[in-house]
Amino acid sequence: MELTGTTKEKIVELGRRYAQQLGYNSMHYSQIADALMIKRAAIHSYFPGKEDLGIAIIQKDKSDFLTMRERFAKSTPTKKIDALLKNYQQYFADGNKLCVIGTFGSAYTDIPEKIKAEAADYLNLIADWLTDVLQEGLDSGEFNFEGSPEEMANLWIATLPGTLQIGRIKGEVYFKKIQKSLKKGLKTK
Amino acid sequence: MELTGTTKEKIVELGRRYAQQLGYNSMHYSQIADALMIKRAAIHSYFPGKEDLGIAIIQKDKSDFLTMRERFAKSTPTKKIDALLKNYQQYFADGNKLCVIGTFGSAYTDIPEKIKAEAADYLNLIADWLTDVLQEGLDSGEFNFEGSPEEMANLWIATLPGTLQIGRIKGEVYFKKIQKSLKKGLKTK
DNA sequence: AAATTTACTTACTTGCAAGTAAGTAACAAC
DNA sequence: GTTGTTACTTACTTGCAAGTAAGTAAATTT
Repeated sequence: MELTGTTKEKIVELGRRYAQQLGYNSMHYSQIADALMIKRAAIHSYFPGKEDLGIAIIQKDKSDFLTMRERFAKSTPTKKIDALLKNYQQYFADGNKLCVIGTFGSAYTDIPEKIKAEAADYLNLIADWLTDVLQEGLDSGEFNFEGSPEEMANLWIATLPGTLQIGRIKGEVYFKKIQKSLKKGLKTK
Repeated sequence: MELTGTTKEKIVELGRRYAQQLGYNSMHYSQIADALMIKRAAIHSYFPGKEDLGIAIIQKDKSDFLTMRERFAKSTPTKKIDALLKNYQQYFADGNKLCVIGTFGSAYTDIPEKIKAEAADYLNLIADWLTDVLQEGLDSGEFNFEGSPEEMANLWIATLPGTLQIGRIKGEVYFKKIQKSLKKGLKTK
């Protein structure tokens, strides 16, 4: 993936990458510093504590999500869902990453309150969007599943991070199978 | 929960508890030692390296799963599914734990190969069992979902760990909602 | 009752990661 | 041309967790 912009932006990008790959607590300033060929202390001057970086990572991911949301605002629900699934395929293919929500969900009992709040806020945003997309798909007739859009969105919100976790253990073929089944579940009647 | 048996058994039990709660890498010998009111070095005499304890944790969980499987061998598929879901409710209620598979899935990129193999083996066992249960439910007419038992099992295998991750962030009400939707999906026609 | 084993403890080393204080080189502003 | 600011580096402290070597006290075996 691209690694552009200011040093500060690169730090966030790499921090996110390592956090998704290794877990928030196993992501270290030294890894980021080495990758950028600068000294660890330089990162502390941008993000004094790891909590600051953690928050920046979530905010960056949220910002990327919002960009995606706008980009697909006028697309069909199917296209939106495909874009979402593609994101997850990329996480998986690009270093067995978890999604940011899954990353901080996994570490949730071991992170500062501020990060928890930031993650919760971000997750609500995604869940609301997904619910809207599913509703839209029902309205347009593209989807026709049992139950409400909220219920289906809830399931997806849990399943998506789960696919990455399980995909790590079971491998790519299995990962893709789950995604396929998941998508199939939008048209069951 | 109970904490009985030999010191070695208690170490595994507590290790599992802390690993599920905090993550494998944030589970420390010192926590276990303190809880048992012994010194950390004593744990090293039972489990020289953390890898040894990690493997023992998975094997214990697998053994508990096999016990459960036998206990419900002659129950209806619905009872089996309920038992499974109840396990997850307990994980959630008892300290926001992840399941053991989710725990090691989250830490997967950061653990020794031996632990990965052990986790993969255990996951296959669960997935096969779940597929059988779903097939059994279709045969008996208790369930009637779209797609094959394998497909449905794949979805469940991803969703179950996901519910715990997401439940941490969204809270118990949401966690229970997802479980409900999930179960509902077994009877859609 | 001597020898061995069990179940630990004491005391130590090593290594790593976070965090901080102080310094510097380059460039920009006035 | 001095003053300040930006973008770092050097060098340090602190704290924690893993791992190990050696010791000990009580129970068990012979």
